[in-house]
Amino acid sequence: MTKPRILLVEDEKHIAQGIIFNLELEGFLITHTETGAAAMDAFGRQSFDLVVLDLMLPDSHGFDLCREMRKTQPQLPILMLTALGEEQDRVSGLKEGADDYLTKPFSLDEFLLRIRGMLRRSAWYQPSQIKAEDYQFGSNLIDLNNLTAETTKGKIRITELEGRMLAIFFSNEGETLTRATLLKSVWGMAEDTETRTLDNFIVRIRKYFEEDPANPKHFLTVRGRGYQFIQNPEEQER
Amino acid sequence: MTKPRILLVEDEKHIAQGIIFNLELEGFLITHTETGAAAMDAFGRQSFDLVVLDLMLPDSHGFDLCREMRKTQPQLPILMLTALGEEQDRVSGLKEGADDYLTKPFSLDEFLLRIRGMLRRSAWYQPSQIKAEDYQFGSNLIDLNNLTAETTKGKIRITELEGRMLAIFFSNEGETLTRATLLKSVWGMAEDTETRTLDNFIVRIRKYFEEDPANPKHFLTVRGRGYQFIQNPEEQER
DNA sequence: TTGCTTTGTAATAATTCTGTAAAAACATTC
DNA sequence: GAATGTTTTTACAGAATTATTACAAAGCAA
Repeated sequence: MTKPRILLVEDEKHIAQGIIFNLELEGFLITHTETGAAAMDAFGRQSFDLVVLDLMLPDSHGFDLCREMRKTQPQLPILMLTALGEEQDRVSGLKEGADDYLTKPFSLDEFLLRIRGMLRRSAWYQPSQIKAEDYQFGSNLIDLNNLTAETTKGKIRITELEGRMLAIFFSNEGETLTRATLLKSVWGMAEDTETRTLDNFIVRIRKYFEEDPANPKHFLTVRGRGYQFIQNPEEQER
Repeated sequence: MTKPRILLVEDEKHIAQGIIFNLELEGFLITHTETGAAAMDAFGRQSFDLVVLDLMLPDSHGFDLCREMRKTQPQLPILMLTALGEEQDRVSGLKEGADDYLTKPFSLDEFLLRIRGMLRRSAWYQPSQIKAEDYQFGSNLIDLNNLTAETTKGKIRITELEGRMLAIFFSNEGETLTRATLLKSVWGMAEDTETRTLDNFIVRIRKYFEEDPANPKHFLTVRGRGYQFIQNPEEQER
């Protein structure tokens, strides 16, 4: 088994030091950044198994990072560090998508225990109980909770990974997602892999949902960059 | 909405006092016992929405209580209080079925936050505690109180666990329930166990209630996610 | 147009999940 | 403590999904 990779976003140097030291001792691979910007950079570059996120950062608020990361990796475990007494923050934090939080100062024991717990839980395939609403585009209606969809061809069932991929597209409507991003988001794994798997999924999704799969209106190829999902192609015409 | 009822099992009087005071302030109804025996007594007598359980009790160990309570109410949220440093206890605690734990000494804020969180979460998968009278679907009529059912094969008797499972399905009609959720709500077990038990129950239930168990109409498999109960399958066909 | 790169597609292989039965383990009752 | 009923474990087959491979087609640049 490979070492779990953890992204630590924390600007207080001495705290970071302590955490890093102990996490490495536990056999984790740590990437440490002190600012939100650096964190997002690292986040885009590598893939992680877990994120430890301090709320108070010099250049940005942890919430924003959290939300941003969730967009492409909804299932990634995020542990938030909050200051004592900022209860409001913690509540909102959980709302924003943190999986757990810890109040500073915390005991190291406590911290490690939570990290391990989160990794364990996410490991055994947490079929992300996405609390997604139904999503509609063209003449399709997709239910990501039940993995079903109404299409012009009738009611169909989609698979787990197809669903995950759709979820990513839906929450990034209009944006071009690179292959790397998609691989990371949907497959959670190394982004450098050369594979046709992705394309095959796109093909299948087009078959399901496009009127004319050869001339997609919703799932567009952006050559050299990746793919893009458009909910309402109307106003794009010609 | 009625006040949530909480069972507090804690023998250190001053701690108990503080907790009681604050929980009542929050609008909870507290029942307090100092021993394991008294706790089980109260537990048998009333029903609670949540249990706060100290591990070190004069007459018994919290684990035993936890296990005992789980037997009859697998879905009941249990918050364990452990002494600082007893990491092993905490790990085992989660194994025994505690939903969360808190290390003494803890801040009150922290404590309240967790209580509220647990109650909120538990509301999710026990949508209606109502063990409905009779439930009807297809040509079956199930009586969950008496654990009997009328089927095309005549009157049959179902078991406790089968009944519990059916209850979960019935109160979540149309939703896909993950294996994890089912395990947790029916068996109360840690949601990371791998077992075929669940499948066997499904098989049995299909045998009881499906016209053609090999092509279920009501108890559907959602591959990669779990199972889904459909009361009226009419317009699904294709 | 040619040559190079990226994307689309199908066929096939590999992997993962589910269904099922049978045996083992527990629990209850008499 | 044997008999009975229930639940869990084990083992494996079959199904469904996902990954790989190989190559065709399309886009792009010179």
